[in-house]
Amino acid sequence: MVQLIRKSIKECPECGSKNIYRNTEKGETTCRDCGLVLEDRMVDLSQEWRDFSDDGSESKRRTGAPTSETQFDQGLGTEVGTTSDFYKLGSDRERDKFFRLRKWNIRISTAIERNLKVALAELKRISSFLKLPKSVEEEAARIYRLTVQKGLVRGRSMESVVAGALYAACRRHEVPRTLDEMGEASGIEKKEIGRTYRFVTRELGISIRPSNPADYIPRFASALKLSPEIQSKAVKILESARDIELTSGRGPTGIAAAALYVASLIHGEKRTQREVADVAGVTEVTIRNRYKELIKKLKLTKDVEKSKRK
DNA sequence: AAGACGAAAGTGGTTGA
DNA sequence: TCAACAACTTTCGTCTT
Repeated sequence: MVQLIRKSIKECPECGSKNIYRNTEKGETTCRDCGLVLEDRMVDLSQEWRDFSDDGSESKRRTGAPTSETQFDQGLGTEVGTTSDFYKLGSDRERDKFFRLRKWNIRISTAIERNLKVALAELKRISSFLKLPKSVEEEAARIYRLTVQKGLVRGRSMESVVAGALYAACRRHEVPRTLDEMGEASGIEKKEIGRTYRFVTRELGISIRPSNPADYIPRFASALKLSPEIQSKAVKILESARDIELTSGRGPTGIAAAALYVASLIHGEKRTQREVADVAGVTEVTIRNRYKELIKKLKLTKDVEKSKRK
């Protein structure tokens, strides 16, 4: 079942170009000529069927029903009998126990439901603030539900767990947002989000590949109003950087920012380190360090020099 | 004056004994 | 559990355009 809820955009309102590029996985639509991000809330058409444990060591795998995870109850709640079952029981002791169990079960499940209701509302709020695709939102909801069911929320605020779940979902879907952005959207400190993110993913056995710097390029480039040529140049730079192991161990946003900075220099659409640093959420110093490594190891110095002289 | 550069000290997280 | 360590940040002074 495939359907688009939004009518598709035919041409760019900015430059009138018909050269529109859709990336359904990332929920991004960009204009190839001016780089404008046109519509980034498309429906993701692919179903997420993977389960959580890629390591296979622990049997934590469980797949959600193909219902919407953002509904607070999928009709899967438990119930301990009803009063009609009561009369089938013999002794007073059994009846006592029956009532106690029933009472507690209702109490617990309603508590969880209430919690989920509030949490999912918050999740939707943040998700729409960050313009995340529906698939990510659902993934985050699934993660949050698991977290609650395992009782891992104890000692943590609901909001931070929601933010952590969203962050994890973003990473899994390779639509990374920075911790800063997540912090701004949720009002939670980024180190708190990072903490819960690590905790939740570890406890749930969710394995997440280290994020690819290239995933950040379209968004950063668009924020800096850089042309698509620069984007692809930056991606090329990132690829060759990865080939010589320059990317491992470093913060992906820093590398992405530096690549973009270098690309902007070479193409004569210069942006200051400050500007690039701001949108990427790193400091100028980090950009400088990455930038130095890049031009040195990739022998781009002459390219940069050349375009400087122009 | 603004941007680029680099040194030095501090922070938070990872790793390995 | 603790200390060493790498990456990143903050701050600040200097150089370049």
